[in-house]
Amino acid sequence: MNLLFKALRDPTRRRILEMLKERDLTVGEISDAFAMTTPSISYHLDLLKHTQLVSARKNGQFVTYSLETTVLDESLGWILDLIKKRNGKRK
Amino acid sequence: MNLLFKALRDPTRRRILEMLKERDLTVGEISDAFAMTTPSISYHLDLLKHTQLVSARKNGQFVTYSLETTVLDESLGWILDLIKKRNGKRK
DNA sequence: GCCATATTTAGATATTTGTCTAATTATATA
DNA sequence: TATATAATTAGACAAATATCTAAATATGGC
Repeated sequence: MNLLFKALRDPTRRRILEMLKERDLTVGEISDAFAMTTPSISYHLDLLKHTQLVSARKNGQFVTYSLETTVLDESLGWILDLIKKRNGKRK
Repeated sequence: MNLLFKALRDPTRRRILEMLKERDLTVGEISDAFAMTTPSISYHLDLLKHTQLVSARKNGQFVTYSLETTVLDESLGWILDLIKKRNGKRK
């Protein structure tokens, strides 16, 4: 939970997730979309991977990243619960 | 969006929101629940207020905080969109 | 086997963040 | 009006974070 919100806190990482929502991408493709060095992107990808928001597979020299949404359910549940109980109380 | 995820990133702030989900609370009541000074709690409450995740009203010497869930819809939408489009793609 | 390309790792650094103590402001009450 | 209580503001500081450059580690093709 803590890791998840930490991962989502950074704008670069959120944009990476949005990109991966459309299709799987290599590090180079992702890196090209940012005014930032490849090592910096690599750092963000590593963090996202540890959070299980993305997965990586190697194709020759390339590494392709995919979005993984399972872990997002957790955050969704947390937020929904906050909204739900509150509205219940207001009745 | 950035502010919102920033606010949700901190465990203390998340716990404050969970407490306010149950009922409105004064600063003192919130502060009592943490092993942390009141100024620190005040700092977190201020940040939550700026994000519009809570509102504050003054009752004499006391300030009572309430949960505000409207702004959460935004984050919910963002996360849902990530999950939705991805599942669509997998079909 | 050597060179080029893709990516990651290491190390340095500036900025942001969460916390504290001390001081201030506002309100209640004796 | 003086004192106590509730909360915020100011300032200092250590830890976490995002970024960079330089170096290392694959892998592919000649």
